[in-house]
Amino acid sequence: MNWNGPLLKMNDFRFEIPSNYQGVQNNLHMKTSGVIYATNGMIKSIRMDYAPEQVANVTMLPGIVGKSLAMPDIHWGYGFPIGGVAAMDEENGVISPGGVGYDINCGVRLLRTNLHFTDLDSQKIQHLVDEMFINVPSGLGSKAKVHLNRKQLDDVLKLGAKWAIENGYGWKEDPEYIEEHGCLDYADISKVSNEAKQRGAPQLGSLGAGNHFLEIQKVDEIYDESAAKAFGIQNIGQIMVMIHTGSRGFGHQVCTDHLRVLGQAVKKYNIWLPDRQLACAPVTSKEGQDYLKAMACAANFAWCNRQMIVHWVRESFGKILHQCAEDLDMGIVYDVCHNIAKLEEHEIEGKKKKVYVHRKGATRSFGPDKQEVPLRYRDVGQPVLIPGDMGTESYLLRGTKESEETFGSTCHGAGRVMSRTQAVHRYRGEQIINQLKQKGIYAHPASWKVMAEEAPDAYKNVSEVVNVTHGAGISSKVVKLLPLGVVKG
DNA sequence: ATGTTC
Repeated sequence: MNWNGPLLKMNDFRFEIPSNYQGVQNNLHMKTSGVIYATNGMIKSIRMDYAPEQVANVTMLPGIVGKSLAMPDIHWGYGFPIGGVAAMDEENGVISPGGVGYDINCGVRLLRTNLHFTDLDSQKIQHLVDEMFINVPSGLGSKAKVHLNRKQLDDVLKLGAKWAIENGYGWKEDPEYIEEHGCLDYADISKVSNEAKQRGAPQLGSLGAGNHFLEIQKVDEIYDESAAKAFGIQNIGQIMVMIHTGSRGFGHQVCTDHLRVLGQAVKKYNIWLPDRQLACAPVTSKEGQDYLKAMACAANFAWCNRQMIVHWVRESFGKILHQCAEDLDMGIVYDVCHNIAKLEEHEIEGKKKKVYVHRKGATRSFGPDKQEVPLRYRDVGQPVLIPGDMGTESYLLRGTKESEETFGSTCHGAGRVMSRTQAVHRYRGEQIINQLKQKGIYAHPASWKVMAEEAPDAYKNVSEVVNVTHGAGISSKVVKLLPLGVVKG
C-alpha cells in the first residue's frame, strides 16, 4: 500500500504535508502542517509503508504546538509514526502512549576506553564479546542474574540509575552523563500494575532482543575535532562500547495497561481521533498524569538496566584485559533515550514555553548553553547517539541550537525498510553471521531467528539518515563508529 | 520492541 497524499518539497531536507490535506477518508481536519525530514531519494520508501498518514493524523490531536514532525528514519508505528516528534500544550494538550512507544526509554549509551584498535587482535575481541555475552543476559525473555524483591524493585522504579550506583553497579560520576541524570523524580509506583512489576523484576539487568545490542566499536572518522575532544575522543581507532536497550517487558506492560485506560479516557473527555491507536488524555487529567507517572517508572527501569549492563561491561573488559575499568578510562560519554514524552521548555515563536514533547524513535538533541547539557559539554552541545543496524556504522553527533525547530530532537537510527517476517523468509542467521565475519565483525547471537530479522539489508542506510539531520542542521556529525564485535539479543 | 496471540 502506497501513500499518495501531498509531500511538498520545502528544500533539500524537508517535505511538507500541508494543513489543507483532507486525508484518505476526506474528513481530516489538520490543525497544523506536518514536516518530514528527508531527501528526494528517500521519499519513495517513506510513502511505501503509509507512515505519512500518521504524521497527518498527529496534527489533529488537541493542543498540538507547532508542527507534527518526522525524522528521516520514519516508518509505520502504533498510532504515531516511529521517528515522530510532537509537542503538546502544557494546559490544553494531550499525552499519548502511542507517541512514546511500547519500549519506554529505549535508548543508547556510549562508553569510551583509552584502548586503541591496534591493542586488540581478533581473538581478544572474540574473548571480550563472549565474556560480555556470559555476563549480560541476552535474548527474548532473557532473565537477569540479580533477583530483586518487591521493595528493591520499587526503589529501582523511583531512583533509576541512582539505585544501581548506590548498589555498586557503577561510578559516582556516571549519572552526570545520563539524560535527566538517569532519574525522573515524579515516578509514582502506585500507578504501575502488579503485572508490570512481575514481568519486570526478573528482567532488570538484561539486554533483550530485536535490534538491541552491545557492540565493541572503533572510531573510524572524526568530523568535528573540538567536539570529539570534549566527548573524550582523541583519535581514530579509539575503542568504544555502545549499548542499545530499553525497559524490557516492564515498559511494554506499562504501555499496554495505560493504553487501555486512555482508550476509555478518549470517550470520557470527548476527544475525536482519526485513529483509535492515538488514544490519549488531557495532560491535566488524572488519566494523563497517571500515565506520565507510570512512564517515569519505566524510564527509570531502563536507565537502571543500562547502568547495570555498563557495570558488567566494565567487569568483562577488566577480566579479559587484566586491567581495571578505571585504568581503561571506561567513562560514560552519554546516555540518551529515544522513546519518551517529557515536559520541557522550548523557544517557540521567540517566546519560552513549556510543552510536553513526545519523541518516538527520535533522540533529544539539545544545543550548546542549555542547562540540561552536562557542564563539560555545555559549549559544544549534548552528545547524540545514533546506532546503526547490526554490523554497520553508528554515529556520535552533537545537538545544535537549530534543533529548537524540532523541539530539540533528531533521528534515532536506521529505521526498518523490511518487516521482521519478510526478513526471516529472506535470510538465514548463519548466513548473516558469515557476512559479518567477512567484514571482520565477530557476532555472538542469542538466537538465529533474531539474527535474520536484523539483517543489515532489512534497514535503511544509517549514514543517509544522519546526513539528512546534519544537512538540516538539527544535529551535527562528530564521529563515525564501526563495529568490531557484537552481542546480539 | 514484546512471556511475537487480549
